[in-house]
Amino acid sequence: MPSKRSTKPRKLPQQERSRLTVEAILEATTHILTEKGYDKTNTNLIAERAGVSIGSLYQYFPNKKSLIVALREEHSREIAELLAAKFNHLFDSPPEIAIPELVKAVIAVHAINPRLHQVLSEEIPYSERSQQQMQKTDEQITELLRAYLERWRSHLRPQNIEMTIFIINRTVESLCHSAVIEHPQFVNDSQFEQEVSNLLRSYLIKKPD
Amino acid sequence: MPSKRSTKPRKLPQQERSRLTVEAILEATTHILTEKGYDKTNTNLIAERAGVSIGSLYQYFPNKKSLIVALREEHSREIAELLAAKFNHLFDSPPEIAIPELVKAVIAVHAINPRLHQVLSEEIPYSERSQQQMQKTDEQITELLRAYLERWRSHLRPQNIEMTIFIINRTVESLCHSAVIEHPQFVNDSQFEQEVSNLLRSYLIKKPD
DNA sequence: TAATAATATGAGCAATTACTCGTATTGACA
DNA sequence: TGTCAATACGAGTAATTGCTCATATTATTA
Repeated sequence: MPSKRSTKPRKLPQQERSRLTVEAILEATTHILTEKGYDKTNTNLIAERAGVSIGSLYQYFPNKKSLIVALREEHSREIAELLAAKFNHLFDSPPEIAIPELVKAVIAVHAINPRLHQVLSEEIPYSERSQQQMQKTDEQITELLRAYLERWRSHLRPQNIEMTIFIINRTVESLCHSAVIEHPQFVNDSQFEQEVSNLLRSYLIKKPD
Repeated sequence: MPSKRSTKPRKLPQQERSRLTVEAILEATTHILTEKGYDKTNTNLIAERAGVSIGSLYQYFPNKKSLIVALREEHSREIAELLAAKFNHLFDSPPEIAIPELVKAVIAVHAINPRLHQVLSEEIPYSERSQQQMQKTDEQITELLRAYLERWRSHLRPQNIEMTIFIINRTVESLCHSAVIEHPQFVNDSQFEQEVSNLLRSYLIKKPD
């Protein structure tokens, strides 16, 4: 069980059939992971479920962790892309408008595969590469937030932008995350969406005095 | 590697020396866990670090998970007790006063052993018993919050108390958790404390209109 | 002090599992 | 059609590790 190996892909698929193999492996990883949890997931099982030999698995993934890393990267990319699109669209909209839209979007992302999201974030020891990846995504989101907050600075009460970014980032992330797992009924509850928006609005928006 | 065993203690220590043994084992578990992370922690190593034979370890802990469960229980109990004391003390204080006090307390709890807290919450697959335990603690905290929110209901804006409990509970928990890990400098930064308090205050407290 | 209960020991077993490698098959391309 | 590269295969290995059990030591009690 060596542990300090690179988690970069060993070999890139070039033909169509191997692309399908890689896809099947990742699908199987997702399935087993969400079904059984991390500690009952093993590479032989993944290969079997993917309908692929264990040897093939190790042609494209140098070790077990690299499977997780691949899933996390996929996941991070999706989130970052979605948020980038939203911010791009909402950049010139005032916080009153933008906040509920963003909250709605984040809830939707978390609702796609809550169980996978839960396992990835709560059950799996972070490898270095995976942490780097998370950090990269986090920085992207931070940049988006910073740009927006600076654009609307004069409307906002908190002045320490770095701290504000941290606070709202973590708050929204954790509320949406916990909600889809602990209170699935909140996902389509507009009141929840509204309350989270209220939380942010009342904190961020400067009141006339 | 059987996995569906009870995680209840196998045998309760009766003499002083075995109490010390149990203590040493838990101390060692904490140490190894925070030092090496979950996936490099094994029971043989724990026993060695505790200066105790592996056989002794299994006299008091029926399996590896029960070690984690014991640590989580300890941790949960500490937090619940501290919050209970705080709420008891602050029950008749208005939110303006109580919120910053509570925030400060939660930060302090998280600052005790951030690394352990991180490993316990981010790296370890939850067992059933451990989940039950967490849930029990969560319910205790929920009760404290509910009592307080109802006591001050007329001063508060949100009317859906259950949802409010969920929101502020998760918000404070996650902000304090992330802060001690990602921004240790926040721990003694009164501005951070203040901003988290502001977040709650502006959300919770009814404004005169 | 003898008998019994509590506690401690650690060699080693049994099971799991990440991963290798020699071989077979399939596709590209001349 | 022949050659070579890409891909697939899967039995087997090596290492880890959770845990047992037969035995030894220490405390308690009658």
